[in-house]
Amino acid sequence: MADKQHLYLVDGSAYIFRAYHRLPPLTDPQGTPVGAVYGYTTMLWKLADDLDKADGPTHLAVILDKGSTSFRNEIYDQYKANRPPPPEDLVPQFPLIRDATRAFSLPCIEEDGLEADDLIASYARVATRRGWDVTIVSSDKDLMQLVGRCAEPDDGVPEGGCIDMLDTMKNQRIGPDEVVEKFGVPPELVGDVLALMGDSVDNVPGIFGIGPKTASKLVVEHGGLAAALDAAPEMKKSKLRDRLIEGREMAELSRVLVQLKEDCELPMPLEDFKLTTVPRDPLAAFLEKHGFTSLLRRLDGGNGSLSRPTNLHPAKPVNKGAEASQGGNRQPLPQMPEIDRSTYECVQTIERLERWIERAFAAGLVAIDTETSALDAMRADLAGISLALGPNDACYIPLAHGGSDMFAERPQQVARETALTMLRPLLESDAVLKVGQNVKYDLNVLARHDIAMAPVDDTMIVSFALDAGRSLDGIGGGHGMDELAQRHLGHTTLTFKDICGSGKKAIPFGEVPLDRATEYAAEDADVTWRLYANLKPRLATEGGSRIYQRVDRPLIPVVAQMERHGIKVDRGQLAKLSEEFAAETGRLEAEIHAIAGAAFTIGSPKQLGDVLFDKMGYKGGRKGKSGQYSTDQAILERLSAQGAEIADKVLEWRQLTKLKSTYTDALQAAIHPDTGRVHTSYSLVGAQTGRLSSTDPNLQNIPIRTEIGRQIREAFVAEDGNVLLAADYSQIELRLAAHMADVPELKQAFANGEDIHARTAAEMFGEVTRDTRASAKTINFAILYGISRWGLAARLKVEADEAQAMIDTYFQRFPGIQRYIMETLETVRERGYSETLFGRKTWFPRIGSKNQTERQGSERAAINAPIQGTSADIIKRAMARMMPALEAAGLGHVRMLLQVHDELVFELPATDVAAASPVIERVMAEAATPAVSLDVPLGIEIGTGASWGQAH
DNA sequence: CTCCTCACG
DNA sequence: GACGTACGTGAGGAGC
Repeated sequence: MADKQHLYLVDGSAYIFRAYHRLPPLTDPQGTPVGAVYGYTTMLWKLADDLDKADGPTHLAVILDKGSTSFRNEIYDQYKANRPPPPEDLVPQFPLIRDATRAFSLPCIEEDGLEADDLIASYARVATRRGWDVTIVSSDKDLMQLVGRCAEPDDGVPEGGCIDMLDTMKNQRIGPDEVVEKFGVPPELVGDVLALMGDSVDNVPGIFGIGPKTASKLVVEHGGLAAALDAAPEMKKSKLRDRLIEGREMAELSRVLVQLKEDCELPMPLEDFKLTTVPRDPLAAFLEKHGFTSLLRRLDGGNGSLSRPTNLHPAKPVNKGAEASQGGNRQPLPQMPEIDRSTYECVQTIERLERWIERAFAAGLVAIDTETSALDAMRADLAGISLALGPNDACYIPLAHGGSDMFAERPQQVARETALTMLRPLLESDAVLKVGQNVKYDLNVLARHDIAMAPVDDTMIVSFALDAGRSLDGIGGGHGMDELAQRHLGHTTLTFKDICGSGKKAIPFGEVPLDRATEYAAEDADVTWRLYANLKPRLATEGGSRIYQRVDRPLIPVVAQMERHGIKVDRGQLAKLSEEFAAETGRLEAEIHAIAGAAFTIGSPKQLGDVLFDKMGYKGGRKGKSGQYSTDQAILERLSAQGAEIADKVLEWRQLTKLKSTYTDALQAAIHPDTGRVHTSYSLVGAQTGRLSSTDPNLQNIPIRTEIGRQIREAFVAEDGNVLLAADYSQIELRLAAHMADVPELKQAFANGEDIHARTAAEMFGEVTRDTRASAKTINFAILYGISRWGLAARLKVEADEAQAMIDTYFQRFPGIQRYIMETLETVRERGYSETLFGRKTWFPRIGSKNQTERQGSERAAINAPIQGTSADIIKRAMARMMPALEAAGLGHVRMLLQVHDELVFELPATDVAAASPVIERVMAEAATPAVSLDVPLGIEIGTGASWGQAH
């Protein structure tokens, strides 16, 4: 089998669409967009580079779609009919794909009237019949029909070649097992599943109301599409049965559409696909032309890595000023050897561990990552720790691998408690900086083993301080390790999924064999070390030090501790509410169905819309792209005003089901079995403005606005003998707006402790009534959010003209506000980012967009960000100072539990409220000083009670 | 996996 | 003269 042939068929068209959406928009020296082409080039490179490797290609061709119609359009004229035109900056890249392929001297196949899929299927068939292996480079689900297929016995080959797929973006081989995992059926039945579920992208109709899950279930149960359709009339009466009977024709049509044509004439014989060493010159010319200099260096044997090309520019620079600073994102990398996972050490003895600890002390800086059995730091068990002291100088220390399988031998490793005892002095040493990626997680895991790791630095938060908001269409703007490694190191990390699998097949990290575990874990530490070397110097040169060192970094251990504290919730109280909500919901459901005259799923906006507007004939508009009726609160309230009783009941039903599913049910499930409390996880990089966000569960959106929802807050309680204390900043964003926009009238009003909305009403309307105050309040908020006449008109339920008149009046009375808005936007357009009073940057790459909606959206966000962000900075500073201040007052036992943007929640003995309140108030009120001196006082409101509800 | 809706500041 | 949008989040349910 030495001369085994292996054909790679690259689905080029599909690749560039994916590459376009996954990669940052880059342009070459001529100004042509080349982001997708760059991705495509590196992929071809990698494939061609694998020549001669085991399982690498011996033959390779690129297959492209040609034209927009195929024989399928003759069968079904709507085929691919609703596909939107490709994005503007992708179009010029199509021809470049052919150029790139030619540059590699690779064959490029396309044929009128045929789709790439059909050509691929045909070539694959011919090749397997000759006994060749075939790898289809694509992730297209239609092509998964071919996976696992081998030559037939009567093809006359002794050992038939087989087909698999390779998804280069996920670096994943797709064999029959993966297909079964995805579709629940083997490859030969994938076509049947696709025919049932349809495909909205290709506009294959399928059967309405049947998705992947149902489709797969039907095919498995009946053994195929035809059998499932035949069996429909005998099924018990159900929606599904009706759909199958009604949709029969559509399914049969869809089956034909998804069938790949395997007998196409082959435009070029297989032999011509023979892969040889790629001739240098045409490729060099291509790379040079498009400015792919790092690839060019690599081609000529230099040390250039396959990382981002250094002389490409981000597309559509906001303007000249912004371009320069965006370039800061792409400084030349410090010379580092490429990541080589074979250099990592698995530390299995006390002697080796001692050596690493010794070296870490000597280095003074160590990147660290903990591996655990789960994602939740409060529940996960520690499986191992990895350390890195430099590029390719990393190790993994397994601590709890193996052992769950009684028959497997537990691999050699240092006992967990022994290792942690040895590591503790290092992890707690002031003389050694520990660098992590999302180090709050590691902090909490280690805290549960009584290790208080300090001092720490965090590459994720450094990235946030530098690049918050810097994504384009969500590409490459995140701060996760995989994304940062890709962006800054040009390196694709092993993912957790690669190692542990996903879904039902997933195994805990502690069951991963040590060699694989070491590659993954040590790589994480290595990457963290490199990212730190890469990002940290930028803090100083790009003005991020202040916010990172003074605000965000000190917050890491503080928030970690809040998460560990958690908050007690009264399970019985929640269960009681759940029952009440369920009963009331059931009653409402019956009433709603009675009014509608039929049963339907009230929770389905689609069905509800059809009932209200088609069946019952109420008036209301269709909404935008989905073609669905909107049934949101505003619409239902309007219907209710017209006397539609059903609308009221639906609103009430929605409120109750929401409260039950999201709060009373979910919170009970979130109670930690050991602590009996609920531990949220705060994201320190969650909101681009600098706010925290809260997940699993979200404790920043517990109901308060309605009486019925408020009952849920009553279930958040203090332990016996304790009380909860809630401290709020009052109107902090308006106060900051008054300061930042320099509005004397508003500043004066705050200084005097006036009702700010009443004062606004007086200024604007001359008199203060309930109505004018309410309007003034709406307008005040509209200002903070970036105002538009239509938005204000919708909120106030007046005409746009009238809203505009109010805005004009507002600007006239408070000219500082208009000036602030103009100046903020000017600065953001010029520099590309906004800044808070404490120097936090938020980037707005879309501020110069030609798309009006997009641009105006960015403008509103840019007006709001400095205000919302400054408020976030202030409460973060208060949080960082809180415990030291309380400790100084002998109140170190007071526990800070929650942060809800402008509110902090504490738990303390009832007897300490009098002593603690003034300390808390002072720390919060003075949180801006001395860095910033505000012209307005920061007002704090404090309340206490046995529950969070009562503390308000 | 995306959309819709809705909970919070 | 439009966009039934407000700024910032996260979660659950439905659909396909």
